[in-house]
Amino acid sequence: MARAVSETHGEILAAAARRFAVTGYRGTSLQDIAREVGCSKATVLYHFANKEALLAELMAPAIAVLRALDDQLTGLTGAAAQQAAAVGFVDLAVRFRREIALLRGEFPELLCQPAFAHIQQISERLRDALAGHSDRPGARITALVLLAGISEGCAEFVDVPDDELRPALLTLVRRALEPVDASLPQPPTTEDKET
Amino acid sequence: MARAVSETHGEILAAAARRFAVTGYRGTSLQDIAREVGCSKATVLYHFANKEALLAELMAPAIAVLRALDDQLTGLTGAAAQQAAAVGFVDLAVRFRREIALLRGEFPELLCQPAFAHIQQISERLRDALAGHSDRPGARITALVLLAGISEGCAEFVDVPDDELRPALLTLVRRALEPVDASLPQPPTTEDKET
DNA sequence: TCAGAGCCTGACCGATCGGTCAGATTGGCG
DNA sequence: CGCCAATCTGACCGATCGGTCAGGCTCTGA
Repeated sequence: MARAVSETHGEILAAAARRFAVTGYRGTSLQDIAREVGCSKATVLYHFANKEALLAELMAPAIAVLRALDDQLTGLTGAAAQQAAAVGFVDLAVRFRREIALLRGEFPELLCQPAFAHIQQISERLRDALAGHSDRPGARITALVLLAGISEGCAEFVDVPDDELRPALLTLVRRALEPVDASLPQPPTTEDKET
Repeated sequence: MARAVSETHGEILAAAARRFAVTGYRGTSLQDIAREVGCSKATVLYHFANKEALLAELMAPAIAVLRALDDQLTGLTGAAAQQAAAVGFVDLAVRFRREIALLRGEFPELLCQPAFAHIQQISERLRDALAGHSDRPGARITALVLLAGISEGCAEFVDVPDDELRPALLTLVRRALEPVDASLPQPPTTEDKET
């Protein structure tokens, strides 16, 4: 009955992604995942140290891109930071919306766990950049609503095709953001050209 | 030791609100609430039929206003619906941001519970109105991001004063929404006069 | 042939959850 | 006084959770 390790490992990962997407991380038990795979709960814990490690492996690609975006943002200020944050985050959300979706509303609690502690800081820097590093309350509120709204909305965007979702989100973000500096307006409607 | 019923009842309610705001609904046990009040878990369940009833009583005022907004929206179409939905929802979010905040990211799961089933439908109608009843994907995505973002952001708006939060949200929503009908643009920058 | 590594499992663990229940305590009232 | 209803509690319940463990199975290679 013993399958190749990579096979079962991958099956568990896929099953976990499916269940998390439906019932969330906390709402999905190891038993649920095992049932979906057709193995025992002990097998799940043979392939993954614990439940958190399972989530971490699922989120790893998205987190890597998030860190890259964070690096790319350091040093940028004002409108340049705002632009880069907007484009980068929309790209991230579109590419990894399935991964983001399976966290549903559990960001606040998950970010408190040690394994994801640094994500908290990254997301705060991202919000700051999206606000153009302005300390005006309106700018900070706008940035927060956009980040939270896009993150939470991902669950419902799963079936929207990329080339429809990306321009829609980019347009929304660009329109919502006030230019941080009137002498540096948004680049002239280049709707979609970036990495 | 027995206090007047209204007294303990209110203390439990207040303690629950405090705990829910910190650790969320699911992350707060009846034991936690009892500890905060200084009574036994059985006492909590003497005053409230179950945990869900506690939450329902906490959310009742907000839900009543939400239903009123829903009623007010029926019959309106296009830009009129969009305007009314925007102003109404921003008002709701500002007034009841503490109540909304204590749900954190648990909307999706709570809305599945029978006691809150109708909220699901109301929020869908609200989203539809905010999109100006348009079926353009962009409009629907924008409406969803705004609703989700403001709902989820409430937890962080708790300390922002009303007269700072409301205009900021109104400006954001008005700027983000595309006018559903070019011949009916947004009313000329009357930033803040409504019920 | 056989030892061992890799894979898998049922049984079990302690903790915690929401919820129940019989009974102790108390305060008001006839 | 005695009665009763309201209030409150400790002990307990069944269910579920994440996680552990000893051992069984199968395949491989010396």
